[in-house]
Amino acid sequence: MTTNEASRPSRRGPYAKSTERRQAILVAAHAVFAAHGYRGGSLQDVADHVGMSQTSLLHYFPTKSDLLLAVLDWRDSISGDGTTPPDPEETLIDAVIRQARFNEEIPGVIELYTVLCAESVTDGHPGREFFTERFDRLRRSYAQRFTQLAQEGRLRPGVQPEAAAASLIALWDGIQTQWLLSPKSVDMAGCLRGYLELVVLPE
Amino acid sequence: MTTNEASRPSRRGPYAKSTERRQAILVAAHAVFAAHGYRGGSLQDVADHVGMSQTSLLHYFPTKSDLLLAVLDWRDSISGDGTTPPDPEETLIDAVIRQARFNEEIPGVIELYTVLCAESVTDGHPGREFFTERFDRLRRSYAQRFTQLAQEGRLRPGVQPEAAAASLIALWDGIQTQWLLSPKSVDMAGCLRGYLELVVLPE
DNA sequence: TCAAAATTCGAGTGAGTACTCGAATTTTAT
DNA sequence: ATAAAATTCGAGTACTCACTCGAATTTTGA
Repeated sequence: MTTNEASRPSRRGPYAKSTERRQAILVAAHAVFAAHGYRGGSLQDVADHVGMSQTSLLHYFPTKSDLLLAVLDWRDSISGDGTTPPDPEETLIDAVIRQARFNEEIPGVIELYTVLCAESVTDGHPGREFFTERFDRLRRSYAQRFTQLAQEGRLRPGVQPEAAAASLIALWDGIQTQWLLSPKSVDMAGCLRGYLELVVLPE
Repeated sequence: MTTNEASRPSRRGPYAKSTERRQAILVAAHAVFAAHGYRGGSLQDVADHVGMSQTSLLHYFPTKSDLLLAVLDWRDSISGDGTTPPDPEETLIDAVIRQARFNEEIPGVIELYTVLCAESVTDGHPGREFFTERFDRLRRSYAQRFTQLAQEGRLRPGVQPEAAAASLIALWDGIQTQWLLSPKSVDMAGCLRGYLELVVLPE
């Protein structure tokens, strides 16, 4: 009848500082994976950023892939994944533009997703399932919003909601890559607005 | 007055089989980099694919990054980079669809570009300049074609040629990523056609 | 207080990395 | 034919990698 589900003879929770420590590790790992990718980033590098030994790091995240998945979940949990807009009254186009500008301001977010997403298609990458499910979820979510717009007669005739959903996500990812390579030549928000104004009819 | 420009006292060209050997290395490296990325792929792995020693491989390509750049140039040289359509009479939309289908059929091409392009934004990646210039070139090329269409009155009003160029490229890259993760859920050619039919007016 | 659990880390381990060196072998121009 | 150059590769270098082990230290609940 302990606080935990299993009636183990003896168990205690983590220390008070433990959650902060884990968070500090996630922050550092986020930066390292964004700058070097998963394969290019090392646990030693992450540990150095935190100011702890590599061994201690492995106490919190037993393997490197555990750390990666934790970083991805953590990033989604604090920043939203675009699926759930905070304001249900907000226009789709406004929500997309707002999220695009928000990402632009937080260093490393776009790098992390762009680099890890593409890297995840390689053999045996631990992030593959995460990104596959993420795209599935996003496609369903946006398809639903486009379907709603279609029912209101506000989708340009001939545009299929599912195709528009996949296209919007693709456009978003692709323009982020171009922006990372030459930020001055690319207007992310403008590109997304241009597409949405093409697909969604005004008023 | 030797065949070479520099009047070195003694120089001989490579052996007859040398070009085949280099090509075999490029083929193997293409496969390895497509499957594991640049950082995840090893010279030993490439050498094993070719059936030669790692040391011999380094005789042809002195460093790993030399090999990467050679693979990228080689791929562009045999497959075209989308900039120069073989038939100048071909419609833009037809050319894009044809190239998309072509890429889909050759294993590893889409993997190579998608993985290496995103990886190239990481710190100190040797492919960064290649992809930056590639995007610059592609944007200019497509912007030119869209401008041409605009002059013919066949660009939807309100669409800017430069924005459409960046968007088309972004869409293409982004949809390839989704296709790699779940090929059955994504119709690459359909997605591109959908966008172009939205932007380019018929006839 | 005090013992059990959580945390920390130094010191490895074995495997893999890109790359070097020197020498043997193969090709080729003369 | 023969000598020089091109090619091959075994062996090794110095390094990094993720991860393990065992023991010391710190925190915590009772």
